[in-house]
Amino acid sequence: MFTGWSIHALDAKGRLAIPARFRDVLRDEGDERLVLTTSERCLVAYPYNEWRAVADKVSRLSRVDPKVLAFRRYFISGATESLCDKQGRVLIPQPLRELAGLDGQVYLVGMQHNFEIWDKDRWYAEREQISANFGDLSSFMADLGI
Amino acid sequence: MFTGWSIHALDAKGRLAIPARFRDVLRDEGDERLVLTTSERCLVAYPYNEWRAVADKVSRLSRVDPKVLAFRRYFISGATESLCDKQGRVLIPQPLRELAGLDGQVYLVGMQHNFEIWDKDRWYAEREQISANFGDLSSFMADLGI
DNA sequence: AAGAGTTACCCCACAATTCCCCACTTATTA
DNA sequence: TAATAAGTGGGGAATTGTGGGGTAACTCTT
Repeated sequence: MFTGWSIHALDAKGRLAIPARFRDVLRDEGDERLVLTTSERCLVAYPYNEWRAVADKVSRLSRVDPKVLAFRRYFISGATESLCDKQGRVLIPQPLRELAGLDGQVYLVGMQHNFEIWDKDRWYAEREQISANFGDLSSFMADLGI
Repeated sequence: MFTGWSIHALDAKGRLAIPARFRDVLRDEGDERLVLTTSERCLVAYPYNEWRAVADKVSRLSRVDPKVLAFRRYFISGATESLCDKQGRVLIPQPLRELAGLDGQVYLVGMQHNFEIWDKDRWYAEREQISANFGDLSSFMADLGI
């Protein structure tokens, strides 16, 4: 499981260090490949197999249905397979960097089955946002029996 | 599979570089021909065989049904076969360039079986649009566990 | 039918990016 | 406080992308 936050710097070449404990998770699962994908305001990193399952399902859906196209465009199209270099970094493709507004300080956020990559300011803004709607969340959680 | 985004410049002659990883997909399938077609706000590029499958199906449909005619006009009629030059570029025919509003920065977007070619501003507008109608997509997301 | 202008296609040269190293600094652990 | 691990920075080769010249084909005009 991916848990905890890390702050790392995105270097001038667009590389981002992956925290050792995240890399350990990958190694323990026997496949160090990572897939970077886009989400709304951040990037999401999946272990390769985890992502494969999703991508395979989607690939079998319609090639013309507008809803499927929208979904594919939004969540699938950006997926980029990558490997850590010897120093444990991945190169974030320029368009993904741009989408997620990454520069300078980056937050890596464990989300159990995957982890997210946030620009620092956006990450704090996101938490603000969530906390503004906290009431709704709590009742939602309560419904789930948590 | 075509995945990931690339940003390339459309040069003064209307040529567009195809990312190396997309060209690899074509080469691996043993047929480097590409078919460019029109879609709603962007262009779509198919490997030749993939396109053939679509075009063959449509060719067997009615020659008079207005819906089929409309579909044919919209998605089929603009199809243009083309090959990459030695530098890995294709020439985008001027009418298609115009239709998709391409100039300057162009996004190439992997859509699994094919890839789309977007004007940068339109691409971001499209994402906005999708995210505004997120409700439509929730069924997929639930299905896929995203 | 000939000539001017445009467009497409081939080529080469340069620029930018990516990839693969190695070295240094900062944390962590013993 | 040494020893090991983690994270950062940067050099240099290889790959990828960009710009542009020159010739051939094609269109349009006269």
